[in-house]
Amino acid sequence: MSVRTRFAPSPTGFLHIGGARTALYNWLYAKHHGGQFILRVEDTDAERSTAESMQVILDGLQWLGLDWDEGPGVGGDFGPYNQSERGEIYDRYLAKLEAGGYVYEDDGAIRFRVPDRTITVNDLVCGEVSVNLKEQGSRRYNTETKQEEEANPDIVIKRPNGGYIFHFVNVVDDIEMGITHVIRGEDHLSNTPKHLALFEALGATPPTFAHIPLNLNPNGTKMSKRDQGALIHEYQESGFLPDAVNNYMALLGWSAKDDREIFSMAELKDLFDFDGVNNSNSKFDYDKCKWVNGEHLRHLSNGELQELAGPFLSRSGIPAADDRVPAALQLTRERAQLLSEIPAVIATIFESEVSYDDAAVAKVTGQDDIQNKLSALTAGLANSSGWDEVEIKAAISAAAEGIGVKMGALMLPCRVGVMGSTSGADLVPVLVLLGQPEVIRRLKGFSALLD
RNA sequence: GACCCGUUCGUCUAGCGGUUAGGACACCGCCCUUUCACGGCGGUAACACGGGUUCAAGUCCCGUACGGGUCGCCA
Repeated sequence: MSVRTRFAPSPTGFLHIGGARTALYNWLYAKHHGGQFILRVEDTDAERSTAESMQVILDGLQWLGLDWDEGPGVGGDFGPYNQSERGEIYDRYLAKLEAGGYVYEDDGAIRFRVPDRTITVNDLVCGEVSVNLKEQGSRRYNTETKQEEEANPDIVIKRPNGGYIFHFVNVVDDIEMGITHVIRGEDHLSNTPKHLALFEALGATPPTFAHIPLNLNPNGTKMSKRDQGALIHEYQESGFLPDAVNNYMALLGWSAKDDREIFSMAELKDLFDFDGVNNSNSKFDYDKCKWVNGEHLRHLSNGELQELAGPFLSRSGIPAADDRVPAALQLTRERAQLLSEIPAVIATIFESEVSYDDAAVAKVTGQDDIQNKLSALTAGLANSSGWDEVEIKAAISAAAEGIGVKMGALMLPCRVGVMGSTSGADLVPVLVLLGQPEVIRRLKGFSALLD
């Protein structure tokens, strides 16, 4: 039987890292085994579900490249894929429970009678977990009063208003859609015995369960929308690459068990399995996520880099059509971790006036004989017959020799004079791109500034 | 509070009875170098605690502590 996994988001907010990571593991597992990944929308709560939220989630999954074989927009043999449209199916399954005497009415709602015995979940990640629902459910913790109260252990599966409830529809759809592996966050582990009881009452063989550890924020508490790195659409805006985000998410709870950490999606698909999934929660580390992105950035082809950096360049006023852009981008590869950091590295090439960094200027001003160095440099470059990297280096070297200093002594003044900063792209290639007249103009301007 | 799950450097992790406890991010130092990066080399840094089992325990068992989760007519 072919593996069928599903991601079942509830469209009540953004796509956050935890959900995306769950989707990724489902996707990877299905693809690894040549199976199908299904997207199902759990929108039974009409009050909280919104179309906007659904769109954000769909966009996020699409951006990550986690394409679904069945679900919204692509259809499939087991639709509809929105639970809000599956009422008839649920009615049919409810009738089964009624026929079996498993349910009863309570104040207009329908409750499922939980069995009074130990139910054992056999989980791919957590192992065997046993619980007695009757015992567990017969007391409820009141968060207001901090007291335990008597409670009805039987679970509500249908509201008085006719709407069905998560536990029931989740199980029915997993049966109906032929889901073979339920991969979800560990927050659902405690719900699983309920689901198992439902599968049994419906006469269905339950799928295999895998409850993956949760991703927490750096404080060790639940990720909230406000935590850095929590929302997928923000990764896109910050200049992350989809595959880098996937790579990092995969690493949060899974390991290839060798020392590799940078993987393409194809490699991930190839390597992912549950023996590599660990069972303790992890804390999100934004720095490492950025590092992973930097690694992916460096592996990009020239064409990919240009295409992906384009929006970020134009956003910061660098004309994408400028024919110096492709060459300039090559200078940014090792100096940026995020696409959004790229413009700053090369911005000076495209600006008509140099914006001088005070600290950088101070560093140069403090040097001995700075005006002499600058004029030698300027003259040397002005007299250079050609303007490629070799000739420029030769010109600077000769200028240095002329005034009895080492070439290195002229490089920093040159960099600050031309680029305004001590950091940024490689100096000589920048001089090439800027052109001889502009370089001379900037150096003269800098010399005047220092006077 | 009850129940469930977990606990290796600050963080992500490898380890599946015998290891100088390995790697990565971050941090520090050195090298390379025209700056900044990249890269290279090196460093600081971990088995939560207490009992067992065993010739031998980070690895197995039991407690404790701590963390997380669940306890909705939310999903």
